[in-house]
Amino acid sequence: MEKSFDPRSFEARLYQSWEQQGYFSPASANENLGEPFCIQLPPPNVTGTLHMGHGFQQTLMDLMVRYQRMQGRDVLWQCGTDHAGIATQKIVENQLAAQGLDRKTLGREEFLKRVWAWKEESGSTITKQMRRLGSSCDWTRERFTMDPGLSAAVRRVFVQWFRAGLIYRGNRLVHWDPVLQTAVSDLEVENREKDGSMWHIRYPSVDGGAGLIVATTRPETLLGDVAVAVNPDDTRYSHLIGTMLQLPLCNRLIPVISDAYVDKDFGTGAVKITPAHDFNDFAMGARHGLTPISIFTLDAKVNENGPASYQGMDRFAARKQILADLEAAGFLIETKPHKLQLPISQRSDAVTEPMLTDQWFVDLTNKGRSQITEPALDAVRSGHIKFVPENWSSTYTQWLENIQDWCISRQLWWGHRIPAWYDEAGQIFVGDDEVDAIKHSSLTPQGALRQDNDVLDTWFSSALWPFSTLGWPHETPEQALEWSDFKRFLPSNVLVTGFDIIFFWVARMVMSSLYFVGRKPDGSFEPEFATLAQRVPFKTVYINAIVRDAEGQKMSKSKGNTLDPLDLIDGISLADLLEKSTATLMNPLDREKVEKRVRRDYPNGIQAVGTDALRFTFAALATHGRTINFDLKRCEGYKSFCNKLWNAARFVLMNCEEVQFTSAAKPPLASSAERWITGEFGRMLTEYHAQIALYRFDLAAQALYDFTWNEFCDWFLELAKPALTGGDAAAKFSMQHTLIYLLEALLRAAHPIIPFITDEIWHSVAPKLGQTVDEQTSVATQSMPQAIDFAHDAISDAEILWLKEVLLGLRRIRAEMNISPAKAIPLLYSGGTELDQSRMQLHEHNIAFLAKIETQRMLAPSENEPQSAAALAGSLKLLIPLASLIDVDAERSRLDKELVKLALEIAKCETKLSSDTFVSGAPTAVVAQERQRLADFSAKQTQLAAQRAGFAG
RNA sequence: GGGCGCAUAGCUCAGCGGUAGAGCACUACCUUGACAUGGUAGGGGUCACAGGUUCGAAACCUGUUGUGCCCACCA
Repeated sequence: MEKSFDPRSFEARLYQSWEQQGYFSPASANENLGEPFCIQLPPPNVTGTLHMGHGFQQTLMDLMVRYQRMQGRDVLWQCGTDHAGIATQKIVENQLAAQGLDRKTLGREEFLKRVWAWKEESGSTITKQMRRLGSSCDWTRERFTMDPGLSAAVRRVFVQWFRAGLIYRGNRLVHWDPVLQTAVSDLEVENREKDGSMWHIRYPSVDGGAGLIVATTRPETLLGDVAVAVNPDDTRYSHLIGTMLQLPLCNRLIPVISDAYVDKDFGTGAVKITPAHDFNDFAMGARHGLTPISIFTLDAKVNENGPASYQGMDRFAARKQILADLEAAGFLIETKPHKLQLPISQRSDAVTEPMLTDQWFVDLTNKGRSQITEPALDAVRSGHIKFVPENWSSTYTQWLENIQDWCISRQLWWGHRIPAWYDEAGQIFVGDDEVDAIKHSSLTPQGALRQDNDVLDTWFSSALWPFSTLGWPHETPEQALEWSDFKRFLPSNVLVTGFDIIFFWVARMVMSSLYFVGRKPDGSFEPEFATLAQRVPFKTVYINAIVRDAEGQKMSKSKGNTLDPLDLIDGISLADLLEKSTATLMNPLDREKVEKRVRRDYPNGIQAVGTDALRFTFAALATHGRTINFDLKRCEGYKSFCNKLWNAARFVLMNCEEVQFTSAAKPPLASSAERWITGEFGRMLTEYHAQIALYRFDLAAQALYDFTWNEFCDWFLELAKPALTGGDAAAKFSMQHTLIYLLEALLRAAHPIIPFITDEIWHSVAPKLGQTVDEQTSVATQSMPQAIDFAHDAISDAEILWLKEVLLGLRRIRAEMNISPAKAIPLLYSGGTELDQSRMQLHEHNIAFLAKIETQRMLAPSENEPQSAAALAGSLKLLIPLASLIDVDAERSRLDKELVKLALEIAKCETKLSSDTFVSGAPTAVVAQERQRLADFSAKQTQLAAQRAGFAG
């Protein structure tokens, strides 16, 4: 083994070998099948690149699947990518724009060719990056949401829901993105607070009276006003209800209506009603039988319904002009600053416009409520799906309780084209294809059919991911073969995802799975999927925290504070990092600021830490909070941990060169140190397994870290040294055996978190235990060590505890007396029980070796103690005679310091014990424990005080 | 307006009823034969605040303050 841990020297080679050996695929049907375990990867955008969120999520998933494989489960980690409609189409459109082209001149067919070409070219980027992370998903089953099979599933769902009356087409008000020129769902619209104005505008009465003053933040929509509403109880305006107003700037009369929705105390208490461009107004217009007037074209310019002078004007320009005209005409009464929530389309950053258009919807509120929405609520309420952390379930249920119908049509080209056709009379035919559509319709087509131009929301196909990836709906013979996997791996065990897509994705997977999984044509369910519990797509939803930068800022390319997981793995120079961080800034003016921060945070760029260190960091940060702040310092610390493990292995192997064991059976554990560390390992495993079961990967990682560094390396390897270098061949042989044996087990335990380094070392270690190991073998296929095989031994534990106390005491004396570690010193024992004395004899060699003691002996009862620095191990006093070594003043102040500490502890105990309420109220065990503490402290105090008395002055 | 979080050492965070913890940072000493990506020994906290429950609260309850996120139609 190399002296230093160098991940680059083995990571790529090992991954390639794992993949080639097929370690990531579940067992085939003729093998001995374990209990199935399945995780489905949230499919990343096919043209995306790996970011820290992916890295974090995938580390956790990989940790779980590797762990479960080693627990003997038959594991499927289903992977694939998403076509990501808008995002992907935009990338290609931008490329075209750079060449002076646009999709419309190219035509639909040619444009789609280009998108597919781009997908083929860049689609493997992210899957290659996933391999760098060590993700052990089954690449042989990789799927893409626009694969033929998945596309068939999409059509099937659409058609079935349509025929069941759960998908409908309607002319509704939707969120419209005027830049992308498509409808978007309410989830894709973000409200951002902006400083705006509230304008008060007079709408005079038709008879020339004062009329009403309305308050609005969108004066340009006045062109589409059909009424002014007031509260029915508002006595200021009751006389006007039912009268007509003259709409300013327009040659139109509109009525004053009354509606309880209007808040008397907000604004002027009078609201202009624009049903075609406001969701509330639309509802109110419907209540009052008012016909909406659309005033904008699809790119948000005033259309033919507006007065001629405004037609063709962009909505923001129109606002300016209308305000100017109102002012000129004396209708603008007041302008007040006002904070408003601007609806912004997530994909384009454009202000969306409510627009009346023909769109397709999934009914989730009428018939769909009982058939789709309610089951999805029940699955969580009844606990068939559990959220981790638990509180996310209320986020989920509250959203579903208030859900709206889902607008699923998008006016894009890249995606699943809606399987609906229109005849020349505008009649709708829905089916798998044109023929199927006609066959299943009661209508007779008039003239030629043309297919709907729109595509489905990307999330429509993502919603089917759990079952569409497993071959649903199993109609061809080829798909039918997958039916056994389908039954076997659904429901999957755990879904790992971010809270930001609970609504977009998680809820919709639940809805579609509960409806379609195992559903027969007659609407009943296959016996394997008869219950809700059997049809849920996953049993647990683990909501991972969002990764932020070290300062807690959201990572964003436009802010220039992202970290690329691969840059942590491979390292990056400062120059390259600067270049990368400033390449995609939203505001180029930030460049200087970003550069300054990068220079401050990464003065030397980023050193390569390797995949394992990054993975360990992710695991260690995986607390159940909402956010984790990614601190590079922490990552470097875990690289040191890898190095520590590497060197511990080197030490073990160097000391075992000449030995060879024939089996992996438990060694004889000749010494108390061996028995103690074995028990410690068992304790660690208990904790480790328990924490993984609770999804506390941070605590599991910590258990591993603590054991490896603080017990195995710091104590056991040190305790091993005297045996390895001493003359007792049998003791040495046993020690060698235990070292190899525990190291091998430790590597197996750690493998799920740090797969590369453990496998690399394991290849050198396992042969020592008689295992045949070659390039095709891997620790990944070994079994996970179990706590029950590493029992502890109380006597050895106590003995090693005692030995630690002795060594710690001696070290402290050395440190505080400033005695060079190189200097051998004499040691005298005084007092102590018989047990202390026997232990002292037993460990004489260890103590001499580990504390560099040149001579040691017990003082005879008759002998006087020489002036010494002292430490205590139980009631045994350890004395380092002063003679020329020790500074009397230093020892005096050291003793004083310790006595002060003791007095403090004793006072605390005494206060507690002198309280009647404590003694009578607390459990007897707690009281007894407190008494014991006091006794121990007092004894120690007595000893030290006596020692201190020897240094009078 | 609803909902959900968070506030513990300089920093990042565990702990969630019985002696305040880890990593990093800091101080001193040490290149000893696994590891200086190291070793040894240290310093550092009225656990945001105020009440309450309890023999006992960092932990449980209530409120306050600060802070973050999500949802929502106040024009």
